[in-house]
Amino acid sequence: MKPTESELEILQVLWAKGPSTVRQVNEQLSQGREVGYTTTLKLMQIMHEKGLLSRTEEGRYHIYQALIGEEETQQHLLDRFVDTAFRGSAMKLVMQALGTSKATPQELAELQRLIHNLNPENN
Amino acid sequence: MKPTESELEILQVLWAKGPSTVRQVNEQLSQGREVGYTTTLKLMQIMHEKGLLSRTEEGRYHIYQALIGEEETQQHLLDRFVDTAFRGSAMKLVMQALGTSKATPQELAELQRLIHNLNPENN
DNA sequence: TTTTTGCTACGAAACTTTTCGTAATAAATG
DNA sequence: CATTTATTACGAAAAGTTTCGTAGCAAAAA
Repeated sequence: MKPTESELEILQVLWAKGPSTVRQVNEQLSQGREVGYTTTLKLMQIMHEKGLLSRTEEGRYHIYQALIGEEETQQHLLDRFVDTAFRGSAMKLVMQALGTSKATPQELAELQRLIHNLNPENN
Repeated sequence: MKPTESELEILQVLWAKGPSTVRQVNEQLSQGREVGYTTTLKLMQIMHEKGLLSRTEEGRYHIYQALIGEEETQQHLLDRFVDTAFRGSAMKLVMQALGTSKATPQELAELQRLIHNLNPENN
């Protein structure tokens, strides 16, 4: 439930592409950096042992699938991150994240609505 | 410039309390979890070697001080975190962070202003 | 059938991070 | 002065993470 950085990379691929073989995942990862096939294989095997991935045999292949959800995992990592990097202040994190983000007007408007609804004075 | 998790804990103490001895830092850390004095000492020595901390001898003590700024480091960690955990989407991170934060109406109002100013249509 | 190809299994090495035991030293105490 | 106490220095062990070489095996190709 607390994936390492490499494990997270693999989860990202599986979340984006859905159930995949080791080769498919490895090819995605190879786009960004050099990484051996057996390295990816080993990691995915370990993740399977840990219960992070499920595995079904499809003929000669193994198809892997993420067993933990993207949002759920992100929330968990985010909570941790706010604690360790921002001493628990989510507001500080939000402000800094907004400061450097290139958000579209649409996204900003959406945020405004969200914040409006969060404020109990408006309900 | 890329502190580990333990190093970050130490930085947090130094940012919050200012220049401190190993003992002072260790006592702070011990509030949260059990950690040996020599463990903290070793880490701070390593951080000094890496250039993360400065050290001045004050009589028999060594006074350590953070050499990297809090905001600067947070920004750096945040950028990394957005990439690895949120595939680069700062907006997604902000939304999720807001969802679970217990922000005060004052903070929310402040955010509204910030967002308002970010929107180029309003300038 | 023989050879080649592609996938999985396994184990170990390399590297990073964290923890701690021991010793040396200097200050404070008796 | 002798003893206790508090600090730093050093090195190595422990633990966690990442990488990869080699072997075995089954399917596909020749």
